[in-house]
Amino acid sequence: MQEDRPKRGRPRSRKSRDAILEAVRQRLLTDGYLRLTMEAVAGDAGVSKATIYRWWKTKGELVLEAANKDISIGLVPETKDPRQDVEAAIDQLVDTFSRPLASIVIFAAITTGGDDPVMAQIFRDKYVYPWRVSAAAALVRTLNDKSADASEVQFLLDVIVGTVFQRTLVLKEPNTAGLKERLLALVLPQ
Amino acid sequence: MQEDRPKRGRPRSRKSRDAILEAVRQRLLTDGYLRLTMEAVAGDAGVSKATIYRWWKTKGELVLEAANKDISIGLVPETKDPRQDVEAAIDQLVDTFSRPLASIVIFAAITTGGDDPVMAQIFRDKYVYPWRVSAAAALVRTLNDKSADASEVQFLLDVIVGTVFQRTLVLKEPNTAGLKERLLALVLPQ
DNA sequence: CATTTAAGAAACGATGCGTTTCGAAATGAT
DNA sequence: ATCATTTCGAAACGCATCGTTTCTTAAATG
Repeated sequence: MQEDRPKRGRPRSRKSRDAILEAVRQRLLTDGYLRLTMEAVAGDAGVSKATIYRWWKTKGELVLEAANKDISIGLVPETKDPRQDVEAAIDQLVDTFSRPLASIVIFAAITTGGDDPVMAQIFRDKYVYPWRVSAAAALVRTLNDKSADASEVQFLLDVIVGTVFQRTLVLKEPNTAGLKERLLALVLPQ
Repeated sequence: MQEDRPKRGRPRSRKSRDAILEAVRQRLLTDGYLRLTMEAVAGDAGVSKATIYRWWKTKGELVLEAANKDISIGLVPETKDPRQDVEAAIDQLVDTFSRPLASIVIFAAITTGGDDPVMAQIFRDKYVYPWRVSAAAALVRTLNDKSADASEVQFLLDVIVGTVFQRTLVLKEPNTAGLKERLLALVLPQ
């Protein structure tokens, strides 16, 4: 979390900041989210615990910022071929969920909702919601003449997200061959 | 975990056992899995911590036994109408995931896989796998003349489970009206 | 009554939390 | 150059929870 930079005083150490975020990424990959401790991160980064808490309020905030690039799924494109856009949406999902760091952090963000509601909310608002809106729009474009009921669109989105989530994050199945084609044929038949 | 009952000595207190399991259920509902502590359970049950650890090795084991009835999904029936069996399977999923205690424990069992692999394995072997086999069989029965590719059946199962999981446990959407009909129409069209 | 097993109470060392205190370093303002 | 401000690393704090251990008492069998 970036605060306003003060005009006077010792400036924030970019070196320490980078070392902290890199230590978080390494610890996530080796220990996972739950086993990641602030003390270990501070030790790895050669930094005081107080420095970490000075800039990040919670472990969730810290982890989301450390993994920011990996978990940024982007938006669904809007080309002339809406079916191709839906295909791209599924691709984005599979690709993002397949990144090692992203799978750990996304799983954590979803599953620690009760324990760290702030992390869950940042994750939804910043990463999930914009993509979901653009994906819903792509679905609507493919169904414009048919029964494009709003709740049906949301249902199809849940099918897509739920299935990819199930395969890649719950079952941790690394082989995603054919997944995109099957999903596309299922939600957009013909 | 039931051990062999010894032939001599003071018998295990059923009263304490019941009080512990009931305290676990209450704590799960009010505090959730992560915030549930063994000390709180011991306190609520009027029992020593040593007694809990005497009979359950881990928190995961204890929680699974305390919620056993709630998370037992059973098996998919095998009637003369296979389509009706698949419908029943979806019903079982939605009903089970909608129980307050079950939603908490199932979520925990799935998401603490890295932190408590024993809990995850017991959950899969005892609760998930048998149901999944019977559900796959029901799907095969409905597709027997068509292309009942094995991996296609697994894919359809992931669609069903993933979608219900997404709606009920991730999005925590209590309203499941229309979910069953839509899923059935999606995976078994016509 | 002797043996055996379980129960409850209490304490242990470890670990991690989030915070505080302290003195030193690095910058802008005067 | 001096001062005010801000960050830094180091160290320690009290707290919670963990899983275990010790000790004494209770309740069953032979």
